[in-house]
Amino acid sequence: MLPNSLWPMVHKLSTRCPLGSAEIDALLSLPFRLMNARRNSYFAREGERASHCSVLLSGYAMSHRITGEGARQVLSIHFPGDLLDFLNGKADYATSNSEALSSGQVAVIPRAALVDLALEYPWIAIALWTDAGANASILAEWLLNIGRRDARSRIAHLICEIRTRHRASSAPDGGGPSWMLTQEQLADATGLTSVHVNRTLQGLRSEGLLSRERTPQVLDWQRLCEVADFTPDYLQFSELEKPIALEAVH
Amino acid sequence: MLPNSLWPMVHKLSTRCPLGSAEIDALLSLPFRLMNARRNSYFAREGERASHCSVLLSGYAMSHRITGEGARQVLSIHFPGDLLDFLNGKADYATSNSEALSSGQVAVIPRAALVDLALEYPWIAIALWTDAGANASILAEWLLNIGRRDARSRIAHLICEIRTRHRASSAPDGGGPSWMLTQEQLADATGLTSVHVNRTLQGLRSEGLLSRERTPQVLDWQRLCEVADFTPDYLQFSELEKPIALEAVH
DNA sequence: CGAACTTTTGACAAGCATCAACACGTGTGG
DNA sequence: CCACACGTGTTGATGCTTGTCAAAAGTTCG
Repeated sequence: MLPNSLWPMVHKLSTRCPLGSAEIDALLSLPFRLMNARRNSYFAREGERASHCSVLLSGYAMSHRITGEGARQVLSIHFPGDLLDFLNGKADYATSNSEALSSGQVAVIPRAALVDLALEYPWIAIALWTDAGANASILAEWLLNIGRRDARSRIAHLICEIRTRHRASSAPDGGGPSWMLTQEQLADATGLTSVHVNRTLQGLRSEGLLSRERTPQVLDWQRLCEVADFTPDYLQFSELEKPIALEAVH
Repeated sequence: MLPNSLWPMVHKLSTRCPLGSAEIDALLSLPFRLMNARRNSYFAREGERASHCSVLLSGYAMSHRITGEGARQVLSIHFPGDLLDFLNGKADYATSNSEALSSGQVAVIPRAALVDLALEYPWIAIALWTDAGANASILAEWLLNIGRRDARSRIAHLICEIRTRHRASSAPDGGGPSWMLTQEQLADATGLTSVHVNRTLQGLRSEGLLSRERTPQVLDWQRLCEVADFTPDYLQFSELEKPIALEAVH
């Protein structure tokens, strides 16, 4: 198990650009330290020294930042295979917090080792660059979502994104359940309050879009997508992943 | 003039990671086509085929996206030296619009040429990766700003960011004036309406933070930063640029 | 079986949006 | 050189969306 732990990262990066077996072997032999995380434990804190890169191997995570007044904004949700520190650039200090949403595992890789690898295998560097662009594209969609859509659409949009990414994830259902956010986290991800999220969610349920369970199922995917103004292009899936994401089956 | 047109990009990338003269020469000899742009002209439109990378050489630009309901969200402001397509990842189609905020020039570079260069000079690839991370970090701060700060702080924050980036820009004052947004654009960048931006701006003026001119001057930088909850770390300036950004002189 | 989360509900307040009109400045063409 | 049109900034009246505060009900887990 240990030798192949990094496979989710390889899978992820090879959706960003095609990698040869040399690159894959090199990635898999990267030095790393395994960390088990419980829900709510932190992988990194804003301002902390960041000499490593973390790769999420299983479970879910999020990154967030806090304003001077103490309000929290969730910046991204992470699935298995994701690099957790894509916001840091070359900064020596983490610019956001990253926290586990469920129990799971991360591989902690020395940043220098990854840079060395990128220098030796330029395609890996390109893949990392491309991956950073894809992540930025998701951030941009979140910005559009929060800046210009109302509560109902915002929440529906996030639900659509999470469901789509969950289905396309390297570990279909192996990563965990498809509903991993509390209403408060949903609120912090959409720029709303948890009270308003609760009421809006009830609205979506009574429209028949979501089930009434505690962790709702999507009952009407197509209408939910319409409400959400959701088009998965910004997720920049490769051709292989796309059909899974686009099919309208519930 | 032609041979050195790409200098602003070189300047930018070498703040991302130190480049040797071989890399710099390679970058400067990249093939490109010069384009003059007038205010409000588009460099790229969402969904359009994107086989090139554009570098902003002078003037200002922004990128934005539109919801299905027609609402516009500004995603980023660009200064000379910025790569304009950082959101695209490997996608063949542009995921956002980019539009000139003032008259200016861009260099249009075939994407393939840039990738080839990155393959040949791995440090360039690293610089591009790092640059993408820094851009994502700015997007993340915008998300925090729009998601979790009120109108007054949001607007103040954007003003602080623009002023700081303007001062650190490769062409100090050569790029243009330090106030390049209409109130409507400011609104689309902060997730507000132009009416509310107008009123909030008047509030900031009557507090003595901004001058009453049509394109206001910052009168009290320090208090503006406090109101804005502004800390420039997320801009990920290199050490060279930092002092300019941090000094509290008006 | 109790403690700590999480979800739900209600009453109320506030921030921001909406709509519509008007003022101002700037550039353009007659 | 004046007139006009267009983009931008300003103002007012009004109302809806969302936030705030507080408490209760439900859930999970040790």
